[in-house]
Amino acid sequence: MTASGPLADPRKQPHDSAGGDDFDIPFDLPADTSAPRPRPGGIAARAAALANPGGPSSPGGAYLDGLNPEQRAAVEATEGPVLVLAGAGTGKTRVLTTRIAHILSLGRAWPSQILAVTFTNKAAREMKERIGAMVGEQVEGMPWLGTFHSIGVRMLRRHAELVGLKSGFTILDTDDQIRLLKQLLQAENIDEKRWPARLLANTIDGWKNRGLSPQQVPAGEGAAFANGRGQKLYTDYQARLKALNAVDFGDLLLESIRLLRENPDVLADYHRRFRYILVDEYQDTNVAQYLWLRLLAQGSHNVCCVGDDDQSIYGWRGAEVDNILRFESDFPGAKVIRLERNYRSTGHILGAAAHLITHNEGRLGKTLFSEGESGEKVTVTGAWDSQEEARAIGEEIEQLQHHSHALSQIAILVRASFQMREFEDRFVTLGLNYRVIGGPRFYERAEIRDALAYLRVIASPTDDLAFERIVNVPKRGLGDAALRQIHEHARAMGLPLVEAARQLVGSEALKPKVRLTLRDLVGAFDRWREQMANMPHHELAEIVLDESGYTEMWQKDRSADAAGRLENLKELVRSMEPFENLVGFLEHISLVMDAEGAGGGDAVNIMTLHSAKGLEFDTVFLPGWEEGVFPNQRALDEQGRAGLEEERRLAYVGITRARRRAKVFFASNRRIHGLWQSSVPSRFLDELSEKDVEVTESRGGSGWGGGQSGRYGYGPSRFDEAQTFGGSSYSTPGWQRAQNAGRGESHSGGGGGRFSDSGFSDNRPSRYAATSAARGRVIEGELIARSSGSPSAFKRGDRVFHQKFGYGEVMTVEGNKLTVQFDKAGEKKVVDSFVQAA
DNA sequence: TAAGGGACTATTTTT
DNA sequence: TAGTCCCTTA
Repeated sequence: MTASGPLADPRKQPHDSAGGDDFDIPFDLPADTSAPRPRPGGIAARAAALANPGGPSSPGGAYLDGLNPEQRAAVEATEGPVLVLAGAGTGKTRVLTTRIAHILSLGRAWPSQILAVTFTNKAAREMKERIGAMVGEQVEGMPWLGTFHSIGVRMLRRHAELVGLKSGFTILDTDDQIRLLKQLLQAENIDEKRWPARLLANTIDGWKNRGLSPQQVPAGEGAAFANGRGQKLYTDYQARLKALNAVDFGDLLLESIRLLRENPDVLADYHRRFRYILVDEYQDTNVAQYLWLRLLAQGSHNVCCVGDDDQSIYGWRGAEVDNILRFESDFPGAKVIRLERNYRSTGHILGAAAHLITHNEGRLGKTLFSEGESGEKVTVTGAWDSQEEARAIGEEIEQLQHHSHALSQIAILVRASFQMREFEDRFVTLGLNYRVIGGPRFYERAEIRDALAYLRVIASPTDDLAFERIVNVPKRGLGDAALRQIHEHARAMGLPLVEAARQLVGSEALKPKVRLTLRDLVGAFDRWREQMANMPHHELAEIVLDESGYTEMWQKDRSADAAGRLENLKELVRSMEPFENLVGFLEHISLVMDAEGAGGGDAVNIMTLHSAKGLEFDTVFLPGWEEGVFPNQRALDEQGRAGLEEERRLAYVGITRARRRAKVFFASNRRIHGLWQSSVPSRFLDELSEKDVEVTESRGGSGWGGGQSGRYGYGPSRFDEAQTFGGSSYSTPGWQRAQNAGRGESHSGGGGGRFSDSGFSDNRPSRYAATSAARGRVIEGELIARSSGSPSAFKRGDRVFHQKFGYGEVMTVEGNKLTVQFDKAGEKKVVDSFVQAA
């Protein structure tokens, strides 16, 4: 877990360029450059490039070898706006990095004149590495390669005073943000139950994502929160931030935009500076990011955005697919280059994914193709319940393992993290190595945040939020009452909390005991601050954790995870070493929040579909393809068609992660938040092209079809009967007749059911169904089975028995779907073949 | 002030 | 089911 610590990635010091403007001071060219190098952007350079566009004799031309014609075009179209529509697995990153190498190598710009933006630190790091591999040391001279946010910080630190900040401003994370908002809500006497701080934080974030300042918030929206007080709260919040000399993540962009808009000279500087702008994952940009980019791109117009509208899966946090759809009108004269040659997946995988995504409207349209083999078909497997699903996947993985398949090349991609547990449980039993990717981040852990809060107070005594966090951690008798007093004094005198505390200690206002404790605390902070000057900061951190009693607190804690927390604290201290000083470390922490590291040997990867974007694996398992889970019900309810389309893109992302094998699963029953839900197979299953899909039987499935009923505790069931499972296929005449009998019928799919009525009828015939019999089978090359099979044998009022829900009474009948009022489990929608007459 | 019980609520997540 | 947060009680 610790080999490469999550935080062990020091960056340049944040303030390295804050003082002198390093504009127009070119980074030294590497000594080993072979070709004569014209002055960047000089006429000679342009002429040379025009005369010999990327030809083999162009400087460093070797890196162009091996690009396909489209990729090459994207690399060489350096001038003017370019949109590269790069489908999954078409070499997007390669194009981006090669393009930068190309620009450098032609001498069109110094490294410091290229702005290259990504979304995550990980992506930035990777890009840097890959560029480095091509151009060597030059990459070190690229200060403007980074995330939107880190570049925003860089700009703001240079010009902080222009937007009413001091250069040492702190960056609040979500946690701080929420605590601050809580205070505001309390001050306004707003019921936090009804209007939770988290919701307000989301609302404000949403506004910031759209580039809206408090004054710009549409009146109606501003009024929607807390009976008309949303906008005021936003205004107050911004005022509080300014008072604290702090910004939140949204501000990093919003304030940068303001800076550029209100200061034409600053903007002009950046225009001169950024000769080339490159943007990764353009489909994920939100409005604020778009505005920011557009401002900067007005200088050179050399902006190249790379993205894939089909992989836009962050609409829910403000990403605007529209940005990519509108690129050509936003940047007139834009070249659009499509990368459609897929180098990752086999033909069947690609075919299935491509067919699925055609169900979306509003896309730019790409057709991926590969020249590789068609490989194995995508499999679809039904399981009785989520446990069996996990069991089946576990067994398949063991099979693969026996065939020397590396576990690290296997991924299980789930829609939501509650699905992970089932797999973890199962893999623990099997002794199968796995790792969960995503999870709680290192920096989010309470102990890390506490430790950081101590350090923050030391580094900047005005950091009230940090002080509040740790005044009484560990418990030292400075509870609410004491804190309130400090607060009041601070407000009255206009002081930061630490100062207010210092003054109170010198007065008679506090109870003696409190006063003593507080005096010690303030004294300790003073002492630590002095030590900061003449002691390595990581040693200081250790001292602070010791002397504050924080380490001791966890040592005494006898809960199961206390040891882990102490380990994390050690890791934190270790990770500080490479940094020059405490301030530098804290800056890094506030921006670089991805906790990579933990390579940890050969293990199956379990993660959400979202976090799988950009990754690839030989074998990908996609469990949980059921209506309600995937597509997620809430996405449907809240976003309607747009929500469905985003879910579909997510499915597309999932399938296209697979190089050789994609294996989709659905379960007919799933325990969600402790309650058993029965579910209908996902509509996405029907949207996979039949020629690329094979429906298989659940192999782990003793629950189904293995004839070993009862072994896993469901007791005997009619699904075990040979009639249902006999033979290896369902191509028996009787089965076909049964299926055909149901065709052409429709049933009303609406009606308040849990998985319906979201504006999409689900009464289309489905090739899959949750019925025992209707786990789709291949019949003469066609997958059939319908969720709306023959009319139900049950009628209203019948008493029925269900394996999971127990006894109940049929309330309504729609086709083969029943709404049953169960005696214990409440009202459920179930498919009739899951119940039997009682 | 601090611990323990009851109510409540459950996507996706980066910075 | 399980984790969190708030409120009550000692």
